[in-house]
Amino acid sequence: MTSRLERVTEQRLNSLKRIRSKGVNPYPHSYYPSHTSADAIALFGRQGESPQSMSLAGRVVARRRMGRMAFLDIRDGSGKIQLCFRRDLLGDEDYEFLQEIDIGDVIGVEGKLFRTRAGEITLEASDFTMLCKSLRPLPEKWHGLADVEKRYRHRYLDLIASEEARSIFRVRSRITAAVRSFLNARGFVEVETPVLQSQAGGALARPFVTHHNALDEDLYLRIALELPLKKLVVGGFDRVYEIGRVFRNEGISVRHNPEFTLLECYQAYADYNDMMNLVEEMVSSVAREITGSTRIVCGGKEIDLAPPWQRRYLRQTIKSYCDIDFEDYPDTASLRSRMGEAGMEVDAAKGRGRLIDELLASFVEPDLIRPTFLLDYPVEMSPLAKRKRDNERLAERFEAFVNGIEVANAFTELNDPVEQRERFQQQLGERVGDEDVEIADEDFLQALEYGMPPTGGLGVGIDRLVMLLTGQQSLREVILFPQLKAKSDD
RNA sequence: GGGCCGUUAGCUCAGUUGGCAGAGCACCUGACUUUUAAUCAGGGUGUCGCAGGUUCGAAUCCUGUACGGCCUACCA
Repeated sequence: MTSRLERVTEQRLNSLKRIRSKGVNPYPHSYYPSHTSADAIALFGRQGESPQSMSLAGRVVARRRMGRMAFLDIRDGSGKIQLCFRRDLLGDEDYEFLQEIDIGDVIGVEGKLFRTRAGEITLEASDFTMLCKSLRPLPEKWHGLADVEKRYRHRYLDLIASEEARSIFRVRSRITAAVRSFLNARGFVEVETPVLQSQAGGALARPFVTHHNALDEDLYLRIALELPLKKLVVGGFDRVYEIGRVFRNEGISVRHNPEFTLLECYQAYADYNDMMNLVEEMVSSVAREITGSTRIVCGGKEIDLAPPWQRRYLRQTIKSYCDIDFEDYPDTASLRSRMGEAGMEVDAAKGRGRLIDELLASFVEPDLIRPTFLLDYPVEMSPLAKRKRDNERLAERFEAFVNGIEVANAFTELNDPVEQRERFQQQLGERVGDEDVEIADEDFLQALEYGMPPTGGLGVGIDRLVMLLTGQQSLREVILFPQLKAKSDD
């Protein structure tokens, strides 16, 4: 801490002492405002601007003192409202006590609304209460907090200073609520499954490892929700979903955070076609509920999320972009050499599935701006998906892309327990280098042996969906506390 | 992991050719009963990210390093 900050803090600690010496508790236990600022203003309008006694509470964000009269702005969860304090109404003692209220303090205030000469609806205070003394100066009122690192590390300051930040996280809450009500209305049951698992299955990613002391066992933080949810389908939950945090020990970027929120839902007796309909309906109806329209603006581009979304086959799409038909290269070696011919630097630790993924990521994905389903992925990229009815080399799987970002991944779930066991084996056999592979979960296989009905499954990255619907270009803008490297000072 | 850029007062930012560390907001004192980025008069201010180096002299030039941002590579 440097001296200016120290001095402000010292002044405020002195103010605290003065407050206490007057027998006032600067940190009382509760306060019950009769209205929020937004409700109060709306009510005043509805009642023909007739004054009515009420109480409000919020953080002081501005102060304009003018001798025997002062204006303060407070902000609560609903918005901002101006307060007016007059010496002649409050009396000398209370008006003097106003000196102890600084910008940043939280106060409660009682009074009646009126409209100022400038036309602003304002509460004329008849009494006020210190609810919390603040010891630190807030960010500058006009420019706010511009330092991106400080915005993420001290998100509360960002929220105090930035209406846009407040708005994004309120919208995020409405989005998850809308997704839940969409699924609940269709008979899906929301469940919670373990974050700590003895094996991290359901996706291909490096897990975080931790240790349970009492059991003396290593445990993994989940990388997907898939396997437990499919066990629940076996258990008779025909429509089930979870919105949960998953953890992947991989790179951080504007599109990746080590922990992120995943929606997975499973519908018995459905296939990936049904999941396509479900996801396009869900995303477009959530968008309509949140923004009032299916048209969104992202990175300067207008995108219409209304169904039906474009449907294209992965194989033909990749071929159209880079003239490589992966069906012509049935093994890793031949595909790798073809990609080498095309001038691509190919990582020797990648299997055929990863190579195809690379073709997709580098040639196709950035161009998939309008909502698009890419259909039918090679079986080896999709160990938990059922083979296509007319092509055993492909799986009934799709990924949905909007604005160049993958937002959903779904398949017709593989429910043949013998084939599932083989696919896990095959994954291990074809493993190249230290590539991540799908891990066989014995209890999952047993569950399939008891019998899982034909099922469609869908995964949606909620953070990315929020990015899309709020027009943000970075995942960190939609995650309250994004992962940053630890910093020892401040 | 690689490349580029940034880091100066609580906040937002200037800082010229290497020559006393600056402004606005905020803060303190005073004036002010309709202000609202209030206004007016006055006041105080810093680990120039950190560590070295060059120099009579470094916020400024050089080296290293930490953190962050963007691009890139991998993953959703």
